[in-house]
Amino acid sequence: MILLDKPPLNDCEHCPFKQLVCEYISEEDFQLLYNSSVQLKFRRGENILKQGNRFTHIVFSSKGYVKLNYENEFGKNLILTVVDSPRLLGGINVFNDDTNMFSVTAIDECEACLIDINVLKNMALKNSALALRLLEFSTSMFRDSIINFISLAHKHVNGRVADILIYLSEKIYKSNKFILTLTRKELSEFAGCSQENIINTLSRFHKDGIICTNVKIIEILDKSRLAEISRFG
Amino acid sequence: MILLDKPPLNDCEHCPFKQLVCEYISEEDFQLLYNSSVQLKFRRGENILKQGNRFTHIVFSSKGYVKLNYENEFGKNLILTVVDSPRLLGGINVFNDDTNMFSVTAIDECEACLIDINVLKNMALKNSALALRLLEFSTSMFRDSIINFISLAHKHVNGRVADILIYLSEKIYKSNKFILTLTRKELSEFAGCSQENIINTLSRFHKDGIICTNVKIIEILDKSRLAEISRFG
DNA sequence: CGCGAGCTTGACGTTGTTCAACTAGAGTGG
DNA sequence: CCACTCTAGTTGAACAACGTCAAGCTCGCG
Repeated sequence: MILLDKPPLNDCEHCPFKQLVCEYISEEDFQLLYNSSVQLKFRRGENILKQGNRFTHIVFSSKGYVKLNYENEFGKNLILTVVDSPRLLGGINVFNDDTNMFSVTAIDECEACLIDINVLKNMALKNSALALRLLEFSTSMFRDSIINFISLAHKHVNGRVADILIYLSEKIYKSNKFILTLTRKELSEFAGCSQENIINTLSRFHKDGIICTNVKIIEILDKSRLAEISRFG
Repeated sequence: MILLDKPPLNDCEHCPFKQLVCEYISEEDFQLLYNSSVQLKFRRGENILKQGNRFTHIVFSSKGYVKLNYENEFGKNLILTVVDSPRLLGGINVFNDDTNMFSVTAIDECEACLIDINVLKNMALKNSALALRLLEFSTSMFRDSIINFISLAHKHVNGRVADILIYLSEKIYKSNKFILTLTRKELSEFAGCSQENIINTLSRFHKDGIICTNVKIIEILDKSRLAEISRFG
């Protein structure tokens, strides 16, 4: 984790957080947020938010991919979802609870802007348009988690892996051919199965001509067949 | 589903929705909400909100138990969570999307108050304290879903059933002995397994003296052992 | 060159699903 | 009052899915 030099205030004009979330706040208020914020850079594997910690900052990720992961008492990990930038993280429970339900970890080189939660909260209390904007933003990835939740609950590993591949291709890497920034172990934590099962499933898909894998490079060859596997579980 | 006579306005003084959610709105505004609302009674099995429908109303359940269930394209059901009253339903995506991600179904005799979403939304846009209150309320059950999600993802059926029994006993029926308002089929949709598996697991717990079951009556005899099964999955 | 992390494969036992048969209780109509 | 039927619950056996373990592979890096 590296503390970056804060970009000059007028650089923020191009920032989606400024453009979208702060659409309805005054320049003066934005200046306040700017002053309370820190710019950070994370390497792959570094925790951006740590499960169980009190949160003092809301995170706006401007670059890179992150995973939302939950660790149980035996150190077993589960990935709730993977998201790209820009995104508002720290999420759904910002105004509800004061500890992180799960960790947010970089799976890529990431840059993020940490904004003091109290400054933002006070602003939202005076500005309902901002409050609703924050609500919209912080819940978008909740939908993704629910989709994965449903997939886990009543599909076999074939269907779950198909779901994950489609999700990564469409929503995260935005291409049929992508360089995976997750390990096989992490994929297994996403699909809720063993690493070996992931590997076997991927190589089965490869043999059947549905995808083409070369360790980190994955190309989806037959999307309609993948969608069918997803449907039939 | 039966349309009830609307209780007189001053009955609402005792209503938790009025007391908690509407703490910061004027009598005048509350009158507006009151006028846009409908009182309904539901029998077991009746849909309160239907997955895929546009939502026009937010639901405040005042009495009874409900399940949040998701139906996939092959008619296979999954119960995301079960909650008691009073509760704000229709939930997390109220301001994000305009269709229900899942159904809400009565598993008991239920009474609910349906409030016009546009009236409430406009009010929240002018009143940020209300907006934040709504956010808090509508996200509380999201936490429960996540807990179940995690349980499903890396526990075997034994652990999941233990989780569900503890959850129902502590959060829903609020007693070690309760009359189950879910069928075995519904329990299996909650645990993400087959009905037979639920039955076998329950009778195994019964034989081991952990619980005592007589079809609909369930008593938890050895909670610490149940908690242990939950932990070791 | 050798080490280690991540990846891959196959064998084997466990867990869970499916199917078919059976039981118990509630409701219905002669 | 007794079939009849319908629904929910239960049991066991056969079979498929999945996890675990052990062994070996590959590639990047010191």
